[in-house]
Amino acid sequence: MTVTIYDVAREANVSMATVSRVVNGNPNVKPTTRKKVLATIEQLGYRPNAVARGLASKKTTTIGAIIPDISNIFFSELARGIEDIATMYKYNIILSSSDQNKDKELELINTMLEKQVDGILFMGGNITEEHIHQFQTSSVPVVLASTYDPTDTIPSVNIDYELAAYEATKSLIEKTNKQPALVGSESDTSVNALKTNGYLRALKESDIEPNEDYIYKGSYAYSTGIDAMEEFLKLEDRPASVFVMYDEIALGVIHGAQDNGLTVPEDIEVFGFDNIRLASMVRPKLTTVVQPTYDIGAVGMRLLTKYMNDEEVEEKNVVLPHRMEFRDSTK
Amino acid sequence: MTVTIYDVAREANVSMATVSRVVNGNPNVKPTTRKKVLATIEQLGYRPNAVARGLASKKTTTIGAIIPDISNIFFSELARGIEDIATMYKYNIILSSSDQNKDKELELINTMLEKQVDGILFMGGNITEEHIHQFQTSSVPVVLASTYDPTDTIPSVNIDYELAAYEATKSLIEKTNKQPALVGSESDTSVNALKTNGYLRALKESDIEPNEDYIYKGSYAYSTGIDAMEEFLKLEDRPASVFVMYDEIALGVIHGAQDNGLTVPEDIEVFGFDNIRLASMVRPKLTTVVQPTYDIGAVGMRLLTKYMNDEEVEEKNVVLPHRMEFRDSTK
DNA sequence: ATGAAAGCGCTAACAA
DNA sequence: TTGTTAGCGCTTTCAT
Repeated sequence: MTVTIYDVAREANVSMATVSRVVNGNPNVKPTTRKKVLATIEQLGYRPNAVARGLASKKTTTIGAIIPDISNIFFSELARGIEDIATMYKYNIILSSSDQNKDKELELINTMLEKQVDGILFMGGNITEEHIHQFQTSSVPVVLASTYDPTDTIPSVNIDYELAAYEATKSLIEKTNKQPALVGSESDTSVNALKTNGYLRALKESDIEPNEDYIYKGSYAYSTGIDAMEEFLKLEDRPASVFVMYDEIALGVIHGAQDNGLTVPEDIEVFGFDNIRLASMVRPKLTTVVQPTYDIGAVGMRLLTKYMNDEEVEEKNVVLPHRMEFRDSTK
Repeated sequence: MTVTIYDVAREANVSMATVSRVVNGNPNVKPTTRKKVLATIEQLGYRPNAVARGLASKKTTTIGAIIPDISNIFFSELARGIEDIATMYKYNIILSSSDQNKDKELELINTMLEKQVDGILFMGGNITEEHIHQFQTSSVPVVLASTYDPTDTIPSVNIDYELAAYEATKSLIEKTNKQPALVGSESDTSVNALKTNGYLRALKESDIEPNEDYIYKGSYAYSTGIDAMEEFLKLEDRPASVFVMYDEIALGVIHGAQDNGLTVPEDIEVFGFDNIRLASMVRPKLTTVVQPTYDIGAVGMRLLTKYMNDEEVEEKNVVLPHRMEFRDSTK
């Protein structure tokens, strides 16, 4: 029923090895026979079976990407960066969302390894020893993207989250000389912890004793911003500014303020993080830490190709630059 | 180096057939031997090779998803719907963005077929005869999601785009008795054409002769909304309302209006389409056509599993319900 | 309940 | 330049 390399060989009066050669662009084929083979391939509608090829060659030209949530605008942007470079290098991607659930992450890694992917790009929450063990015993290279491995064992692409948070907080302190509030997600994931650290370091440097009432941790959702604002407004001395760990939450903070009659940035300043597209789609436009999201994916994928091809890599843990983009949500 | 089924068989003193049986949960294995095999699998750290399995069984438990752009918030939501159901049925997904480029779409289909996916979920722009031909000659089932096939040949999951656009336009006309402007993307893709048709039908029904100045077509981007508004403001008689084919563009329209000193909805009403998450993250909140994005993906994937398992399908072309959500961008 | 053996469709030495 | 021949690791009859 389905046409195999053998059918083509017979029909073209050559051996299957020759057919394989022309399919794989091996130069050691006489132009005449190449033409002949190509013609019968066309005629028979032959389509090489990548699974058989994968079994014989031990290469699938497929990589696995494990991502917290593909419907999250930050990660889908990152995924696009991965994909574009993967396409460039002729790789396909098996994409799976983990919801940052450890068991699911581990299981996904296992599944991808079973499927014989040539490499894995991992984006996740907390990197545990178990993760590192899996990665180290993996038969194929693994690269982390926007995911912090405290031991720096696994190759990775990140920005300096601690520093970025420090700088943002610092800039807020300079203007108000008061403690900016902190809104974000639970610090059980390393990146969140880094941001919190940066925030705390900035406070400490200005001799500000952290007021716990000014720190609100929730989920990654927009609603966390709304909720945080509700809490802050109950305080008799509400914060003059807020540093938010994620833009989407920052939008919630802005709207939470506006919906309660406050004006941003006059009554309260808001500083976000990530620079997702929405940051410029809100009024006032969001001041935020610009993270090269697409590039993190792209560079991560490029790094992975280097490992897969046994190329020399000069920098195992890549740190991409970030910057602050001051827009209208801060004075 | 890598542990194979043969190693396990030897170590457990059984045949590889038996190992295969326990791995695949075949009940015809004595509990004792099953236990023994399981133990040596654990001990040896055996991991079944899905590629070899795929070659032998002609099933890869992998499906291909072709999507216009994974970084687009609408499609990433849709993708999540696909993924959740796929996971439920133990399928992995090879995900690729096509940018609605016909050649890329066709090439992607071919690549996925080479990789022996068990089925394809296709989201795209214009479905041409060439597409249909490819789908029909495909060895595996294909389902379209949020993609209109004028011939209704290929199984699909959609909403009634024409009707939805008609209703939205109608509701705008009722309030102003004037022609609402139309902002959207080029109508070379079928879904866009359907929306345009619905808009035009509503005008016709109210005996409104379409004024071409009130129709602006650009890209899918936010900036299209900004640009459209610039154009409308040059008109001496600017529109009192706008029907926008995509929410993201609608946000651009709102901001384009606001940035020029207009108030929404007082000075101009805006009606969007899709109900992406951002719709509620803007002020005023966007009135829009609610499309069950996630469900389109989920139902599409479910439909695909039915075809892959040769189950009975009662409805080849599924039309999901839509509704209008009136928020604050309309009076 | 278990084993033997023949493929699945291809790549990659090795010969010629 | 071309062909021959082993596998790649597994599933799946068919026996036993």
